[in-house]
Amino acid sequence: MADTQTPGGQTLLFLTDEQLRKGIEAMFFAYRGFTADPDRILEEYRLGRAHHRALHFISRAPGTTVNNLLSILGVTKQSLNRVLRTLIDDGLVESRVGTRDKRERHLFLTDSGIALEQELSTAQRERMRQAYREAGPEAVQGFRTVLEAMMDPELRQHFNRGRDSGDE
Amino acid sequence: MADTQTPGGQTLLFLTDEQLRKGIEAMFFAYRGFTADPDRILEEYRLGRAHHRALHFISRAPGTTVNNLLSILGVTKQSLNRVLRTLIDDGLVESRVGTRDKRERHLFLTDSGIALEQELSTAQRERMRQAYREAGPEAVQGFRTVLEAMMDPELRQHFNRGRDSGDE
DNA sequence: CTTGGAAAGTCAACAACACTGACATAAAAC
DNA sequence: GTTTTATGTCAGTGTTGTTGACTTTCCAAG
Repeated sequence: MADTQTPGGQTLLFLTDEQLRKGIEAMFFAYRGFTADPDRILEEYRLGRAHHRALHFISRAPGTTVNNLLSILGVTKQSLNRVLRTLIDDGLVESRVGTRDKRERHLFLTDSGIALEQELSTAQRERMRQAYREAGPEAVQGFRTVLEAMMDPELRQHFNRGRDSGDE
Repeated sequence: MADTQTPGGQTLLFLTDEQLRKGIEAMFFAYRGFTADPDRILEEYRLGRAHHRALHFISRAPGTTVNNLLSILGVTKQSLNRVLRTLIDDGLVESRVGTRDKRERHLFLTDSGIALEQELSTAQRERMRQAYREAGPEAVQGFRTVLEAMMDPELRQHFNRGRDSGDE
């Protein structure tokens, strides 16, 4: 990777369009691999990727409100509602009316919801673990750093809110 | 990052579910950022992400056949056909009957196709460049390594076929 | 205490883009 | 000359996004 030090000590990167394009394609192909395993499982349950995302974030923050989920997922409430409706009808998610504010719905996974989320999550984690193993520890650190730098600032907040239990 | 050396010299990584889940979320949020800029541009042209992907790979390999594009993009011919027809009708892509094999159609960008692809590509490259700059050279290397390890083997072939002009 | 606006969620209709299945045409391969 | 391959098309379906219109609930200003 071409880089030099300026007199001031700052590292400059000279990136050709070709190198950047390669990174773009890597994102494209990798994302396909990233979603492939869960997609296969979801098919059996007649659910889609949107359901997976909802399950994931509800699992991570049980009791979260619809509104909070909306801002994380970045879709319209109508779109999310259809997804939640399916999950609730399928008995995977439970929606409890808020006690403090009755307009809010707090979302929880049911036992079967937890089971499915685990199944999906495990498949995806195994892919990730495999990739991490193959690439090595320094690569993993770089991977995470670049991904974070690629996020919109608002999404980065969401990302950093669900705090890491400190491995770095 | 926790890692140790085995007596044999192999590096082992001990990855918690939490660390892996964090990587999963990073992919999710980063991919959103990754597509955000092109999506905005595409909206003005009333095109979608599928059109962008087609433009990208035609630009990358001018004269490519429909079949080749199909295997890269991993969609059905019916799906790709709808996209290509729009692009051809909009005068962005030209389809030429093959000379050696007249069953094949070779795909090329028109001048306006090249212009749009450039516009999209530039926006996406700028995001990537920004992220690379922010993360630094070692991070970029790791980023690419992990992404490649995450791909399905078949897709990895496609990725490596469009060869890099040697920066590593 | 009432009223009016904001917030949360729901219902209906529509669009983009993926899918399957069936079929047509032309050219190449055997 | 039959089969296979490459491409295109038509019809139908599903997921996931969109907007617009609506109800219920909450809260705060009068």
